[in-house]
Amino acid sequence: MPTRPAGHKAIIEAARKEFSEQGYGATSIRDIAQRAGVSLSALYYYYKGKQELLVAILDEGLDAYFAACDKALESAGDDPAERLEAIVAATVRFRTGHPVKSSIVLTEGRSLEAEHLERYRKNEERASQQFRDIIDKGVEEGVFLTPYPDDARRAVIAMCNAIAQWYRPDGPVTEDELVERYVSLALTVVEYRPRAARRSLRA
Amino acid sequence: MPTRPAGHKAIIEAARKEFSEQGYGATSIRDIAQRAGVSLSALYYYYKGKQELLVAILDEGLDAYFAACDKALESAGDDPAERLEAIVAATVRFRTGHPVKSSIVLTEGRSLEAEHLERYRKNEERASQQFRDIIDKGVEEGVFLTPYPDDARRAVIAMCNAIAQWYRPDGPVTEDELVERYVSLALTVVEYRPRAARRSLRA
Amino acid sequence: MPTRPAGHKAIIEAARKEFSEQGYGATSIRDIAQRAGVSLSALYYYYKGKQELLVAILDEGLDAYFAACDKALESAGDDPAERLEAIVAATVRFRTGHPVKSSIVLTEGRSLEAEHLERYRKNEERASQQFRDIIDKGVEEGVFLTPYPDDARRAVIAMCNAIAQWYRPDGPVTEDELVERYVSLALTVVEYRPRAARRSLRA
Amino acid sequence: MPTRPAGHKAIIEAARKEFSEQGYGATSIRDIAQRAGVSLSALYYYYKGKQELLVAILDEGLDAYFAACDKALESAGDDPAERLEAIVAATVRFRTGHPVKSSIVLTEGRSLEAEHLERYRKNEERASQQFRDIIDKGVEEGVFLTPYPDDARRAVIAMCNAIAQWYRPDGPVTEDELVERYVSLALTVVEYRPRAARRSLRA
DNA sequence: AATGAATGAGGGTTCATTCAT
DNA sequence: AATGAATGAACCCTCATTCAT
Repeated sequence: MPTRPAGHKAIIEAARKEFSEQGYGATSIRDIAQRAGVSLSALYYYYKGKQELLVAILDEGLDAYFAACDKALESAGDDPAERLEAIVAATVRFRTGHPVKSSIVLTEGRSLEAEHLERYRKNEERASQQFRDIIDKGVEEGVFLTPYPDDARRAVIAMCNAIAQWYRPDGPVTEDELVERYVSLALTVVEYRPRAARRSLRA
Repeated sequence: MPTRPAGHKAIIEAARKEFSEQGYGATSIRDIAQRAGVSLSALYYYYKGKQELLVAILDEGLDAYFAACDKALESAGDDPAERLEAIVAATVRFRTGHPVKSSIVLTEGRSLEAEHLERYRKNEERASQQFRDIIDKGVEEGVFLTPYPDDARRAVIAMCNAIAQWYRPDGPVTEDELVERYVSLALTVVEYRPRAARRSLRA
Repeated sequence: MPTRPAGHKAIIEAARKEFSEQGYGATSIRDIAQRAGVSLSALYYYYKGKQELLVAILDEGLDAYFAACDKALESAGDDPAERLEAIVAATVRFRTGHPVKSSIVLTEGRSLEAEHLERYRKNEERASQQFRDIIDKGVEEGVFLTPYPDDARRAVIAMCNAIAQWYRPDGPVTEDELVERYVSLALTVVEYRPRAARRSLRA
Repeated sequence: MPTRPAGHKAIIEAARKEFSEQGYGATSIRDIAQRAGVSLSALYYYYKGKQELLVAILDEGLDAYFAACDKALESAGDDPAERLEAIVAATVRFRTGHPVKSSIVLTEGRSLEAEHLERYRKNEERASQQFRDIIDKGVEEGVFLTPYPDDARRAVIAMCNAIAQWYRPDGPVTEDELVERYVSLALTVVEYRPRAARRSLRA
């Protein structure tokens, strides 16, 4: 149930691409209108201004990512390893599948004016928090042996996020293969040791 | 022994901070002049324009990082683990010690105009290459067990680079401690197994 | 039936006067906007820039002159003397009636950037060519006795063009009188001898 | 006995070329310094500014032309035809031999600021006056039959001046030939009829 | 619902010029 | 005699935005 009239999609899409390619500061609102194939006035008819476009794009970008994470975590059980796998997989798929959304969300937060900044940073924080919850629980339960949970978390997030910068769909690695690798890397980073394995080691 | 007359340092320094805080596109050359405490004309007396400032800053940023890496690798031996430790330590220390230089080098390459872009991207690539050489050698020698050397490399680089975004010198972790953790993380990511350890396992 | 919205005329008119009085290089686009009574932005809304204004003015100036010549030559017959009279009269009237247009067309061609220069010079050449055709035909037919048709042509053009520099409508000579004099001068320069006269001389 | 130190010549020469090629308004003082191969400061050491350069160049240009005319008229007798021949020849030679000086003198008077303008225009007038004196005397003596001495004078001057715009030393016509043609054209324009010829006609 | 016209502020850059040395 | 450094004003132009229609 979109609250906005038609024409919106094209404008947002164009703005996203421009912001992503040139950065918010270097993008002119005329570039966006032209790319969207609408008049400058039409753009202002739909949106209050450049900043509102950015807010809309950033919010939507975060929401989409959270939705993807939520969905993945829903089907996962309680097991920290399973949950970490789920969120890493969701993140990797989001980075490869939505590189433009990803790059904006990851770089243009700083272009927000004071009015929107705080709320956005707090919302953004939820992403980090999800990883934190999972990893901390794994450490608590003794399945993640990393001695530095905070740094492990940052490392996992950073490596997943970086995908948006280099991944090309026509590259040598399939998306599924990439997911598998990053899940494996993430488990390595947190030094995952399944209970069964540990028991067997003890034996 | 400055090759340029006085005033230069202040200008570059101011430009670095502005570019880092607002991004190249959103930074006005007047902002830079004001922050440097020089007149607009003085800035143009020393630099041909905004783009030349960016080029100078990016080049210097890369050079400084390469110098740090080179120095660290010189004192390291041939052992891939030792070399990986050295370059990760150098990178972490560069990110914590030069967060402004780091953030510009890591984000403003895209603001280069075509004229400078290619050369810069090629130069930038050398950083990646150094990691690649070390990790590939470790894999070859059988001390890095990671099945995905390329992704491990990207992960290590990404996690080190991300430090520039969140590290604060007055935070809870000392620089030395951080270096230790990231070296450890990096070795984990490449799945380092020292020969001695492996031999003992086989026994 | 103006193809451009209102405001255009005033801008072009103002630009013409400024270019004519100060020269293109010395004219600031603010001078033009102010003289036209529009804002600087309005000017840029209608024209892409200073150079485009010049191009528009030069093109229009040449076109207007050619139109005047064409009209004059249409009503003239085939006789070279009659045609020379027609084009000289048209030129004189254009120089006295449109001194501003004339002075720009005669002096600011050099201010065109490479992109427009060649086309303009070629177009400009048509004026010279019209005189050449007429004079050469007169020489061929034996009614113009000048031994130097090229120099005679240049002389006629130069003397007509110069009118733009000194003629003042409130001067001692009426436009019609001036036309008569320059037509007479031109015929003198080409050493016009009507066939009838020559026959009688021969007799 | 030059009153100015060395280095002057190069600066003036450079300024002349730049003014001639781009016009005073479009020429930057840096262009001049660069072309002269001197520093910007050196230029200001010798000249008070851009306007002073123009004044010097215009004055020198007029003086040189007047000197050439004077020299030519000295060797001429009292006969108006002979004197017209002399001044036309001198003018043609000046236009072909000094195209840069000529073009500046002929076009950049308007770039003078009020302070210098009046004096210059008055000085410039002397050129016109010389032609006027000669032609009027010829008319008075009955050897120039033109009914429009003023227009004849303007025509002669205009056609001579125009040479600076199109003459190229490597063109098809030698300078001497050109002089001959323009002298002949000038005599035609004033409708010169030698007394002898008239007497013979009467006979 | 949609737009062409217009604007003031500010963009990067170049200007002619001055001054301490 | 000569210059490197520095400046304030002005340059052309683009910006995000508004408003009458």
